[in-house]
Amino acid sequence: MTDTVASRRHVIADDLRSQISTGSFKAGERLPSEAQLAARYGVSTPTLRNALALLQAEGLVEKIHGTGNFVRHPLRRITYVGGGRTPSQAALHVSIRLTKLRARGHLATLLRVATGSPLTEFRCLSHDGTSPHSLAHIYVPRDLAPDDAPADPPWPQEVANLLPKPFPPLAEVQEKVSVRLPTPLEASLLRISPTLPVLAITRVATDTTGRAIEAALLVLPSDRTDAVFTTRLTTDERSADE
Amino acid sequence: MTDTVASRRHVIADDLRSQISTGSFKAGERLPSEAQLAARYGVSTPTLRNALALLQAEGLVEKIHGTGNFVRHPLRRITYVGGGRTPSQAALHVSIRLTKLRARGHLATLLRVATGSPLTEFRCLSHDGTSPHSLAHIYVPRDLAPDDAPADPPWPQEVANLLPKPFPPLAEVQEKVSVRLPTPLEASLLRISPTLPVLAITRVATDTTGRAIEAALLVLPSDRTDAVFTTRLTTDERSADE
DNA sequence: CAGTGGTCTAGACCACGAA
DNA sequence: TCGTGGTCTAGACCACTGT
Repeated sequence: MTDTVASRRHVIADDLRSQISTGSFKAGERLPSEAQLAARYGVSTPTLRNALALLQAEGLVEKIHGTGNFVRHPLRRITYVGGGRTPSQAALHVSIRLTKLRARGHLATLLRVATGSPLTEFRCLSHDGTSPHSLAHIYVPRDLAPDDAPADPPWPQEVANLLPKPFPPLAEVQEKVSVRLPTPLEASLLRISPTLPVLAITRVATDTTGRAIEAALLVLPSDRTDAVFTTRLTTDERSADE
Repeated sequence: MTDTVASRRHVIADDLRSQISTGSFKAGERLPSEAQLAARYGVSTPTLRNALALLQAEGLVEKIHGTGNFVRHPLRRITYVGGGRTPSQAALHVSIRLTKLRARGHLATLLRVATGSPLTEFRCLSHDGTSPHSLAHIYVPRDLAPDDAPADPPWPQEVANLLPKPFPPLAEVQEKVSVRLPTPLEASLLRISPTLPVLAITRVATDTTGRAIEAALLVLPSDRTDAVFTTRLTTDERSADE
């Protein structure tokens, strides 16, 4: 009752999908060329490409121009843990670029500082093995950030907590999650299709004095990412329920 | 340096996009038929349809089979507030369907109850004006849920807190956020394109005794939804940093 | 019924990647 | 260079919606 006559591209996509899941096509392997597949299924190339586009949207297939269509490795999902703490993804290689700039517009609003305030930007690109897995732009008020470029090797993605040691401790982390298409730059850095949406997380960390310590703009591929947030309600909040 | 020669569909999409934003095409209006647009831009119909597909992916245009392409109303974004409390979207009409069932598989795991335990399911479809805006399946252990069907009119989407009045208070809410394509059922209930991804939030609420009170599977259209999570760190957690 | 979008074809030509 | 995917065409036919 649900589907009547599935269109050809769906039939083909279903067939390819099952061949992938049964192992006829293995992870990392190249599929036959689109022309060959079109001939095999007796359809025109646009139709076959439509079928592949379905699989691509599901994250099962990766197209590489001039080279072929590849079965993607079963996606190792990354769990982003909210609340500031917990890198949780220990085994990620992170490359960092440090830039000094001044607060403007949206950024100044997020950090609640005056326009023109000095900031330090960390652009962090984390890799899981060979493939990139997340992109983060982290902004910290200049006086809280170390002046020297940080050591490159093992840096947790959650930076802010480590920086301000003798400062007032972290009190609150607010994270806004939304979904959008990646910018062309983001798509190329993360090596994802520009049509695959990303999880965009805007994170603002505040210390006990109410000062914003960090603003982070995180971009995570939506097909490989879960985000988990745990809220523990205090006794005060609970009694306020009545 | 970024884009060399944008493909025709992008040029067309850009043109239509600007015509929409400048008001040449107004919200809710029907666009000229695809054949007319194709003639106007001097391209074939598949090319023009590709351009429209771009706008559709951005949520700017809605296609209705046999009727036309329509400019979507500027999307009123819904903010989902994590942490259990705060309906926050007061002015939503919610229709609820109540079902009794028994825990199985994943659901039993989430609620940490034995397979076969009696549960009550609330299927909540919330509307914002005419258009549906969220779908929720909420599962509550049968002994915590009222036996009679709840009054239909104003029901906050966050149900669990209201149900168990004399029970141990809520202590912790854990929410897992992921992005996926909607099932055909979800797409039709939410009246969104099956190609537009949804935010899927799995929420488990636990009371002070550690018992799981509620498991909720929420589905929200990704182009109209932000989710905000605020984590307040307790003194204990802060001192554990050192 | 007429008009709309949905699917598909059989080819052409372009752009990219590897040898 | 050659094989790959990327874009586009001009038209056919089907499926849905409203009159």
